[in-house]
Amino acid sequence: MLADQIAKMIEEMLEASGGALELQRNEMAGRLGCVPSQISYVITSRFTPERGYIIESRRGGGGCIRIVRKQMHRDEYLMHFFYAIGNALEEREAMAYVKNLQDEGILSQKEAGLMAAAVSEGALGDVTPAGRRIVRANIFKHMLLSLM
Amino acid sequence: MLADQIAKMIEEMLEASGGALELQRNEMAGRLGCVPSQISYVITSRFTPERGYIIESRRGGGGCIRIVRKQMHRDEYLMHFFYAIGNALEEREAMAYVKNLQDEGILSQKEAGLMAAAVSEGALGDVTPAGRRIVRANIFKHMLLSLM
DNA sequence: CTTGACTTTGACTTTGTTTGACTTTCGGTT
DNA sequence: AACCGAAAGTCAAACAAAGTCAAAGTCAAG
Repeated sequence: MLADQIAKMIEEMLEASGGALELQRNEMAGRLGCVPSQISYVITSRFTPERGYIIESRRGGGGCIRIVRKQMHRDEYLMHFFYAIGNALEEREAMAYVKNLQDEGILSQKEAGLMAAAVSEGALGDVTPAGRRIVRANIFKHMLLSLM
Repeated sequence: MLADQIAKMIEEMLEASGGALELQRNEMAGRLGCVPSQISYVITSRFTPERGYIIESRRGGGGCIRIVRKQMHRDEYLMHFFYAIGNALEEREAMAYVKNLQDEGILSQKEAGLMAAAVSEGALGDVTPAGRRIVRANIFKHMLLSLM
């Protein structure tokens, strides 16, 4: 399957380059004889942050896509929280998680402060009370991912 | 890419001169073999006040462009951003702010990652597009406050 | 044989870059 | 003062990526 070939190729390139690479979508699509958005598809479906990849990109002339593989170590701990959260989160629970991560030495005081601020009731005041817990969970999970 | 080369060159000159320099647009364009307005483009797109640069210029014979990197101090800097944000914020503006704070040494890479994650489109996916920019501004400002 | 998840494709959008024609401003000369 | 030439500024068109999205295709499981 096309997508698998592309994924394999990207993995090989990552291997060869020690975990970080830049590619040009159009150029790569040209070499493979496929449509450029196919490259996008593979990247968004397989090289996700959940699987330990960071993606950045730049449009416009000379643009490119950057893929970095992160190596896992104490990330299992974060994963644990990640799955524990589900898709809704109360402020109280969030603060408990933050404190936990701080106690565990995973967050500095400053970092803990940032996380707490981002999901505080105050910060989410403009979201409807109904949506608030959902949005909070989402933000929190994204922040956790950024730590991995 | 041309624009990147020029930006890099300007940064090196800034470094060498300790944060302030004067250049001649035509002369520089000549050395690089590009059209003069390309220099203008680079300056207006990358050496913006948002990113902490002050630009002045003089036209006419012997004219020049002056670029100064201003270093503000921590809280002043944070305050500056705080007021600059207003009550709505696009993702890419937010990312620019974060990068700026990181470049300025106010945020570590990890902290920058946290802030970026909290206000990413992904994290706010459940907020209506209309409200998203508002909520993002609010979260961002709360995080800034937590840093002061 | 239907369903649903995953793939493939291509049209359209957004963002970023390069170029050149034209305008404005400055300093010196007449 | 009026003029002239040498800067820098402005702006829009052309170009070069990457992103998005939905329609259509495929395929295995039930």
